[in-house]
Amino acid sequence: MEQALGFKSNSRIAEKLEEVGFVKTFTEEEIILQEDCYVKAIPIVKSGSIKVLRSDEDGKEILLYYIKSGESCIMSFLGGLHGEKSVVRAIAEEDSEILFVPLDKISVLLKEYPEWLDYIFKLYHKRFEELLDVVNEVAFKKMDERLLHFIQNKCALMGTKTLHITHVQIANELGTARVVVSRLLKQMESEGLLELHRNKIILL
Amino acid sequence: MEQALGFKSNSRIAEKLEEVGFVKTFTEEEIILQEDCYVKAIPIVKSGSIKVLRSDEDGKEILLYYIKSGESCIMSFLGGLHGEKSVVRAIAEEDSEILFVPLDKISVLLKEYPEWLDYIFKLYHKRFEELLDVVNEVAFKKMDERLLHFIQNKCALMGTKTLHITHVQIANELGTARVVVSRLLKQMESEGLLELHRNKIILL
DNA sequence: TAGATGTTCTAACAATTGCCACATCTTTGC
DNA sequence: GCAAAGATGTGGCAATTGTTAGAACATCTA
Repeated sequence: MEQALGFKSNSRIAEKLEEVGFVKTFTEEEIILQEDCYVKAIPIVKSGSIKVLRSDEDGKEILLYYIKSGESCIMSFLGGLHGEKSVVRAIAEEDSEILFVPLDKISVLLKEYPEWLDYIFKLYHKRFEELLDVVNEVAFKKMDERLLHFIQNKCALMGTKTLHITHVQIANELGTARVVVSRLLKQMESEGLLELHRNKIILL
Repeated sequence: MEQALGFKSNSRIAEKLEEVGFVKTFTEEEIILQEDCYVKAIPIVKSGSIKVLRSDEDGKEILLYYIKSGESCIMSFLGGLHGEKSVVRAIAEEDSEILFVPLDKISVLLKEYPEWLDYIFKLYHKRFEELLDVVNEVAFKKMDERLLHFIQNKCALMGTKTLHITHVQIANELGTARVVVSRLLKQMESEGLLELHRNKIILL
């Protein structure tokens, strides 16, 4: 668990967090954090993984990044500290256990365990770089490349070559239309990059 | 200066920063931080403003955000702390004075003045939200809207309705081609949104 | 079994954007 | 003043993506 939370040196922080927080479980695709909600507790992923999405006014969405086991949603961290609303949506990518640590406990713990700060800084930086990659992709890459990266990425996250996902779901996370995804997937299949089945894609 | 650096409560930090750092001046369009460079000092803008850009492998660029007077380049902050290379480019938007604080001094100061942490957290969060706005724009908005926002934004930053800028420069910061910018600008002029002159755009 | 729903495939079309070529005009350097 | 370089305006064309519509098929449920 210390490992999982990124506290290699000091497991007391992890214990303390478990003490003051509470654990909730979520099933796949369950919404963890809705947009425009006030954040009252910081989520830390104990097991499973979370996807974080940003959505437009007209309902279009785009995947920003995944939060893996042992990581925290850094957006809610800082947003929460300043009493702001969430500007992103968080959804369980798989069945997951989340440890929620109430905001008021956070600042106390931060003073008590300064080592935690380094962990937070590292995580923040990681998210920043991931966000920059997203900017790069949407700004400069074409949809076929983005689609392939998306599939490879998700496969890597899940540790498998077989994804159980529909074209609609993919389209939503890439912020495009379903037909576009189908069209490009078919093309990629003919190029021998993957295999298409109903609700299933196999990366070759 | 205390105000400018965001230390409303404690001007001693600002003094200390001035003490351990060194000031350099940059002229408009001068490069402050190149991509792939190791960061050895944290830049804090004393006067003027900086633009931060992200570039693609094939030389295309896109504007991420501006760093205004009193703010710091938060990317270099965390990148620097962990000895990483810069993943962005920073260029002086106007003639600017920058205070550079060596990295090794930073962590000492951070322990000495914990109030500084709040300033850094706030700034980090602000950048995060700005980056999310960029994602929104490139992912969901069309070029005409992005172009208009770009001009309005730059006008607001500079506190003027008249921009001295060429179409090529705009195209570079939006990550598109010059003809596209010219075409859309002409269209916007005919709609009465702005006035076009050589090297000059007047927002109406 | 019939109907409802969801998934995928396909075709055709429109809108946006990127790209190339070229004309025109201004500024700069010599 | 003249040539070169830079800035802007235009027209046309191609690639990509978005949109719409319909058909085929699978799955689920009443």
